[in-house]
Amino acid sequence: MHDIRFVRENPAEFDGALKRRKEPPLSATLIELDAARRRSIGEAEEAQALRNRASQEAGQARATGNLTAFEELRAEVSAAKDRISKLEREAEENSRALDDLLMTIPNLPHADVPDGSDESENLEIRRWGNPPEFDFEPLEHFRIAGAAVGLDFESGAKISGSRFVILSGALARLHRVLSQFMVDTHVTANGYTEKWTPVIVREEMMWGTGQLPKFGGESYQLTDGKWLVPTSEVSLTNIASGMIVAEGSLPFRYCAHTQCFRSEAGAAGKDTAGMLRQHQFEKVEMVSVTVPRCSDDEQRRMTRCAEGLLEELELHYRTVSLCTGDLGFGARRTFDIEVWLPGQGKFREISSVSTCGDFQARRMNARYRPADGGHPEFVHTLNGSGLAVGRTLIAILENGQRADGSVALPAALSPYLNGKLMLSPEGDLV
RNA sequence: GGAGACGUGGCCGAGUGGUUGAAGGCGCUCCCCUGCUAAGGGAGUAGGCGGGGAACCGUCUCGAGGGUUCGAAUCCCUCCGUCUCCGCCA
Repeated sequence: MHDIRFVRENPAEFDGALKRRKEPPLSATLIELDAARRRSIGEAEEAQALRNRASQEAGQARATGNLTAFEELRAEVSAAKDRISKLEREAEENSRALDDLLMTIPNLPHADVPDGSDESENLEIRRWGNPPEFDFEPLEHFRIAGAAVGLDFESGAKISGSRFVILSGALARLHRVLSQFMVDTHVTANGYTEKWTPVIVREEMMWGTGQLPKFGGESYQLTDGKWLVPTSEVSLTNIASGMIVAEGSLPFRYCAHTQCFRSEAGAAGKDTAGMLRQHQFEKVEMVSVTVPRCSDDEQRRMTRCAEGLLEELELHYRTVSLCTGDLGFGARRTFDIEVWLPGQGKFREISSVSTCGDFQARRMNARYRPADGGHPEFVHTLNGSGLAVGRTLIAILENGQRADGSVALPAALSPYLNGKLMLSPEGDLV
């Protein structure tokens, strides 16, 4: 959510930033709504002040036994009531009209974010490693013999519908072990505190992180009104909601391994083969809460934490800075990490590290008290995948595949696999 | 699912109709004292919104909304949330 005072004082800058995101200018509308809001608040408060004064005088009149004055003042207070409630209602309506609009406006892009209309204009900022070389045509993950054994799409579809899979045997273990490896690394090497979180959240949490009001269609809502999280960013970031924390206690660095649920309403026909895009998937998420001056550095740090995992897993990747047209609703700047998938011959997103500035913090009222004793200020929030577990599994399968249908697994997983670093063509760990 | 209790400031915790935006404690900030990784004394310290250059003024907020009253944190209603006990259960 945006600071209306910023809009009021910097309308041209505000509209200019929106324009970079291909959004129409809104400052004039916002300022108009704000003016109406402030006018009606002023009128309501004026009426309230009158009432308060009369009411207090009435009390004094009664106390001193001046009953004539008391009756007069009492009538005055009564008369003011209707007028006040009308003005209050008006002020409330005007405030809500402004907030309703503000809640639908995406975050403004960071100055560093490249302009562009879609993912083709994202800016590559880094590349690590080289694509593995094969003396055969590399296959997509679900066609690799050793992996296909453990991918039961038929049962997944029978039980739950399309875009659900059952992992079986060694593949299920490999998937589980990957998440352990990721969380362990974040906890022991990256300074994150592991959290075990609910995946069912109250509706207001979905507003706080920005899924609502515009993107409810991409998530699942339960019959009691609560939501299944599309990412544990929702659970983790909202830990700070409604709080005023000491500056000295920041940054918060949390990570969690959770199920994520996405209805992907708009993704019909996209990535239908394999387990790249599922309604239910696992992700290890990192969330940081910082003071404003530290959030840029924190985003770089967080990106490095995600990249480090891929390097440990010996997976070729590149990091891109999303252009304005590809930026998510709440993000100010996003670095996507794309892993090389030999079977597709493409880089595919495996992590997305975003800074939201104070955008989410305003929505969820997450603040800190400055060490110098000043007034509370909004924190900055950041989130990043570290990493998407299913996609990491895919990457390991496709990058490690061999001509006979077996898969060589990265050495970093050795402690988790009892040193068995090969998936046989029959789908066994050997 | 059944029964009950509760919801106050950064935190804990008083407060059942009238300067109570709110005692007290903790925490924090500043000052004093103290020859020292201790203790003591004093002062200050809620948030939002509106107006103002500022000092400051106004207004709202004691879970939320509504009601009673000249006046409510305090009384009434509704809702939300939390906790406890019982039941069921991983």
